[in-house]
Amino acid sequence: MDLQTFLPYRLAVLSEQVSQCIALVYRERFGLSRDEWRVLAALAGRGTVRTAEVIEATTLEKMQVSRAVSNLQERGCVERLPDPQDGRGWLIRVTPAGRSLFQKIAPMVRAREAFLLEALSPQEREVLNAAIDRLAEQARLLGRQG
Amino acid sequence: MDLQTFLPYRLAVLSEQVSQCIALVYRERFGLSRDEWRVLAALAGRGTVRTAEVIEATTLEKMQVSRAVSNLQERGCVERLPDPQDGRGWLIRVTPAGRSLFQKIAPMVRAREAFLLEALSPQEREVLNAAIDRLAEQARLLGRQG
DNA sequence: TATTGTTATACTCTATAACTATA
DNA sequence: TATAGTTATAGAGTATAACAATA
Repeated sequence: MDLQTFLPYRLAVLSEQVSQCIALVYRERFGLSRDEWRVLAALAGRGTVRTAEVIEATTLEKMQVSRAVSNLQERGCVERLPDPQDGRGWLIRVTPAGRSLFQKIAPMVRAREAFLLEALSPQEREVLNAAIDRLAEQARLLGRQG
Repeated sequence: MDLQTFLPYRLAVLSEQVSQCIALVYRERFGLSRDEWRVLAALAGRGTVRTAEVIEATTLEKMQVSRAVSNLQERGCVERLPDPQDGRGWLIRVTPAGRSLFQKIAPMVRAREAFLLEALSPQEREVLNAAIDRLAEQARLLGRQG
């Protein structure tokens, strides 16, 4: 068995390389953790959302979201409003400051994504995207049964 | 910007899902860490190798390799021999016990990989593999300049 | 009783660098 | 003076579960 051709290893190495490239922007230049960046990105395009939606959109655990939101709130990037429909929950939304921060970061990370994708033809990008979805679905099936 | 279509995010989520599926085998059933698993897999197909080769084959840092090798050695899976060509280094090789352990794990993780790949046609697999190599190369270029 | 979100805690990983032995 | 590998240590991230408030 050759590690170099083993898909899970190849994906892990690639994903780490790519994540590093992106994290360089949001971490070094803007002092966000990965979780904070994800939450900010998930909120930026939306209005006011429940925590559950943030969890779903970021694939983070509830306590990771809780901490990321707290940190973003301290930093003035998001705000929490009581949820009138459920006294236990919150409605979360990005503030103007948060939106402004996101709008600084987004073009930079998008440019990096675009540079990565330059290596692929449009057809290859389509196959890649479809492959990611199908592999994720298979992994989900595999994970279910343990 | 939509996180769901952002390649770095998609790769991170997929890679984590896939890694979990594989880690379930080597961690839960055989008590290996990710690094130990990688080192064992890198050594299993080879003879006696220098530490530098293990570092290269696993994309781990030298101190991660050092610890993983120590742990595997305590467990009787690898042994270290002094390098006659360089008194500072070691030659590392898998023991019969280590090989036997690897031969228990390998078919199980390969079966999982095969299940994942069932979702893709041979052509799609080729495109995926080429895409991984090209994206990794682009990420390397991006990482270099910071 | 179950669920939402927070907090506590212990554990694992990671990153940096100091250190030794040798080159 | 540089390199191979080890060790130390501090910081970050992760996982579990306990917990308060509400449903």
